[in-house]
Amino acid sequence: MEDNAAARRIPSGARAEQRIRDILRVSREVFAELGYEKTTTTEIAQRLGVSEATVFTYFQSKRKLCVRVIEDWYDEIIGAIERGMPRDQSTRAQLAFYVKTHLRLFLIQGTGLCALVLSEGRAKGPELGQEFVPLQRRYTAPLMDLLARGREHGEIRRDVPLSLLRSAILGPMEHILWDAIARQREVDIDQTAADMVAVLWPALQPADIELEALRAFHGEVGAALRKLDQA
Amino acid sequence: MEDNAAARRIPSGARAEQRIRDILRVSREVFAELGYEKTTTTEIAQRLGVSEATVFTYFQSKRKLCVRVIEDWYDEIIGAIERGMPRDQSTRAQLAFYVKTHLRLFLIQGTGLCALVLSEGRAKGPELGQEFVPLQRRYTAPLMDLLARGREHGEIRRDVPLSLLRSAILGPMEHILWDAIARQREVDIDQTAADMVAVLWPALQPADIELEALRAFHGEVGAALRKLDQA
Amino acid sequence: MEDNAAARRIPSGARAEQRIRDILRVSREVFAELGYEKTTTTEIAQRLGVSEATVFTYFQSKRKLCVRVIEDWYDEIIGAIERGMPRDQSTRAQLAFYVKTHLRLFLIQGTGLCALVLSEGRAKGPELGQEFVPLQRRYTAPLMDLLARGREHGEIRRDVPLSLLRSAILGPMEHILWDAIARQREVDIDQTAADMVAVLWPALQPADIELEALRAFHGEVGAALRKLDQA
Amino acid sequence: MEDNAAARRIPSGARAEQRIRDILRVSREVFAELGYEKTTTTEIAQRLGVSEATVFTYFQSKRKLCVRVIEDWYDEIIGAIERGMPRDQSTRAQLAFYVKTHLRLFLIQGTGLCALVLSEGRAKGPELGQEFVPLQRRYTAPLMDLLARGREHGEIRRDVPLSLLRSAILGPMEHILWDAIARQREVDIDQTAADMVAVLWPALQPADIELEALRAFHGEVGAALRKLDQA
DNA sequence: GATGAATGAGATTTCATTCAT
DNA sequence: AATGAATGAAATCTCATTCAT
Repeated sequence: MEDNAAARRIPSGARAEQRIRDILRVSREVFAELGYEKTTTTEIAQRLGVSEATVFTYFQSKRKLCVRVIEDWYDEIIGAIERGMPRDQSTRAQLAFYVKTHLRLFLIQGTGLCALVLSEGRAKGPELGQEFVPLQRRYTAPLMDLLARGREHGEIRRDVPLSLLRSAILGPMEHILWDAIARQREVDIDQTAADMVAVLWPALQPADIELEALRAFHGEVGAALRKLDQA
Repeated sequence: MEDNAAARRIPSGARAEQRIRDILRVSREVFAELGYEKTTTTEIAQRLGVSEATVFTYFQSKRKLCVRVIEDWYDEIIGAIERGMPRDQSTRAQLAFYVKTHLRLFLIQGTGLCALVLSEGRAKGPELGQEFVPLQRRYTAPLMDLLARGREHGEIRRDVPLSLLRSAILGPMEHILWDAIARQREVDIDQTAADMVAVLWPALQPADIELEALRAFHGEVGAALRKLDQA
Repeated sequence: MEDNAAARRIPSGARAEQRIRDILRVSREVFAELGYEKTTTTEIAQRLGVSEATVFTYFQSKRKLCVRVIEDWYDEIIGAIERGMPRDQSTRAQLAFYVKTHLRLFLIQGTGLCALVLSEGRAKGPELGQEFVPLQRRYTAPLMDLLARGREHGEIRRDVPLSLLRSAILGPMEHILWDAIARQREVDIDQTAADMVAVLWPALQPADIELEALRAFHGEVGAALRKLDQA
Repeated sequence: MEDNAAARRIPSGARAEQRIRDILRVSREVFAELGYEKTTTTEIAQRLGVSEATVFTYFQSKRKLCVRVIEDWYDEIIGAIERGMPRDQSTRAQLAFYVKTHLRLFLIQGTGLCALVLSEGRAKGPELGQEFVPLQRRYTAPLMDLLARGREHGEIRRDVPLSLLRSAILGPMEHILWDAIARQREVDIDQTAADMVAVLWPALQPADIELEALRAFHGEVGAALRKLDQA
């Protein structure tokens, strides 16, 4: 937008790259901890042991620094998932991998950064928000692929949109993490991941018409019975 | 703040209450749109067409105004759900009501406010956060009750913690809403609610109520019915 | 100065005068307690149980109200001293009365108001300051008269300016009162007044009335007395 | 204030110290002239020809700036007196030095700062007040020592508390200065100091019983005579 | 390349004062 | 005559950002 302004040169070279890495590392910490607004360039510079001006030598603005932090974080997650995904195993096993990897990566600094994306990604107009759409797409790609492949094998239901299934998987994970943070409780990653898959898997499978009908029948008879008892 | 000086009293009366409602309405809009930090009292006053001082005549601080906005919003949701919950219908029907009501209420300004609660609720110091814990509890109470009752009737699985099931329900809803907002896409509430229940319901079922058992139950109820008819 | 402005009518009548007295009484309390700046019209109105606007019905501004408070307080002190001064007693007795009356009157709300005069009386330019000069003059008049009369009788030294003697009397009193307030210590008025006079009196004496002259005077008066007795 | 965010560090170095000195010099002027409340950071910055933010770069708050101003002023006075006090000379000579030094130092900006200490030192909450108690003690220490030593030599009276004698010395000085300022009159320091000592010295000396009795006798005889004349 | 220092542009909050009712 | 309500005008303080050294 306004990058016509006499474009300050950003240093390059090995030393500069180390600097940039350091700044990003510390910035990620601070942004995750404090959120965008409460984070100050002063704080970042101080934790780094450099002057504020130095930070601005490498990043044009706080905003751009933040965007870069988020991008890098996404890249890490996406990379870890893309590299590790056991494509040759069962769909369920792949889902399990996806869930577990997520929980693990998020639990480190994830919630803070996640909040950052949610809060800042929204924020009036498309200032930041739109910058993340492609990232978000890449980020969910492995999951979408997984589900699409599952559908081909008949393991994943076709009666609802894929995007809804995606939400049914990503949503609970975020929710659990918020909850864990909010209550400052430890999370047993393996156990939680296993539980989540146990819950999610049935949600993804094709509807068993007969089973569902019988379950509904069971529920309704029970309800009718209780109604009668009360009367 | 806690100076010796007497605080000016907040006006009361019919006119004042209308004012308060107006301020709350507009503030809700702005907070939802911009988040806590980016919201300025100037903006709120301008949209209202009054001076900033007027806002401070009715609310002691930006912070308290925000708390009130969130409380009111929670109260609306909680009220709508508590009042409308069809307790005499089947557990599935209750879940459907819960999901649909939520989607409807959230879609108005929900995501913004939701983000508000999440972001501000976190925020290092428990400045705001702790004020919402009881609200959060009341807010999730109907769902937890619903699930607990479902368990008693054997309709809800017992092999994972209730809190995980709660996350499996609330998480996707939030996620869908974020998505809808982020892409600025319209949502067909009825259809989405129906799809969500279709997806979630199987996730909640006890794994051990199997097809055979249900068939047997069906058979017995059918037999009993015929017996009655003959008599 | 700016009183040309459409001169709002200040109510008059018995009721109005009572109101004015009430406002002045409470304002004196508050100003004395909090000082000019920290005093708010809100506080005054609240302690009175009326609206702020009512205060402004009777006094054009906070500033004028404050001036009036100070004037009234001065008037009280001046009145008490003028009325009570034992002009037919010895100069020392008159000084003692002056000191004691002062200490007593100041100790009630005096220090607060005294601070008020000092702080506000100074204050940039002659906004308030000059308004008090005539008061100050009236206020010190009894003391100046006392000293002048003393001089005529040869009881008060003539080698230093009267104004310096005045400062030597008023200064310590204020200082003692500040000290008492600052340390929040009770003051034994009678004892302190007696001590002060014991200290101040020698300071006021003519240096040239020496022991020998007084002895001679004493001798002569004694002789005269005996002569009379014999006759 | 005590947020998690790191505070920006206060610059140090030769240039910074000059800045600090400048800010303190100007602030002293303004505080002395206007008092704490009426002084604005805007005014200080303007007189300095810098932005307000610059002032806050060197002092965390208006309050702390003011405290520092007062401390520095006290330090100057205390230093000048401690260094210059002619301890080997007579008690009267020491008193003379004390009085003269005070008058000189106070006359520059003393009264304003004095008012500052008095007004702010009081002020309901001991916010500022308590910070000055130790200063006040150091400040009066040389005088108290002087008086105590004088007592040992039998030159200072023992019949009244030392604190009262202290007030009898400091009080008049402040009063004279107020007066000088209020009337915007020049003061001849040497003359005034000499006069003050002439007045104060007799006040401090042990009571000469016979002299006092004879003076009292003289006064009473005079009064009786006048009474008779009037009749 | 690094930084010390300065600052412009706000943001929240307070309060004396006014005016229609 | 009393007041409820509104507000203009400030005041303190923060922080991302720039620029000369």
